[in-house]
Amino acid sequence: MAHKKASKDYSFFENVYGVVRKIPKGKVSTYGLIANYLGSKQGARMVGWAMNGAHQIKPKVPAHRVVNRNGLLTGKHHFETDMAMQLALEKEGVKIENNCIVDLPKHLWDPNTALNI
DNA sequence: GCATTGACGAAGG
DNA sequence: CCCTTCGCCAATG
Repeated sequence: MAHKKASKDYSFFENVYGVVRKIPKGKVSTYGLIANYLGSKQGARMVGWAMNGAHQIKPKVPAHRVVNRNGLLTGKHHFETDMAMQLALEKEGVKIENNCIVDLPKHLWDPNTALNI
């Protein structure tokens, strides 16, 4: 099927949203992995920036499932409340401790693998 | 239209 | 091991 990477027909942001929506419940991914999947391994900043506008688009983009490479909830301040991100994750079975995901590899979802490169 | 910033991350010193 | 610089692309001043 010749579908390796996302097409460039859509903006970088659209691709980001598309990938993030595919993150299963109870799983998390990182900015770097998503950027890497989109072909810009150094474009992690853009993924984060894309999330900044994710709140206003539909269908819903589970931005709370995207954290930095350390599993740190760096984007928590961009939610309605500082605890919203952590609570949403814990509700899905992801344990958080000190703003950091516990046992990240256990919950990590890599689009490069999950979407069958 | 250029400079700065931004939910990041790798590489270099 | 800590700090700085660069790259990524888009939005803002």
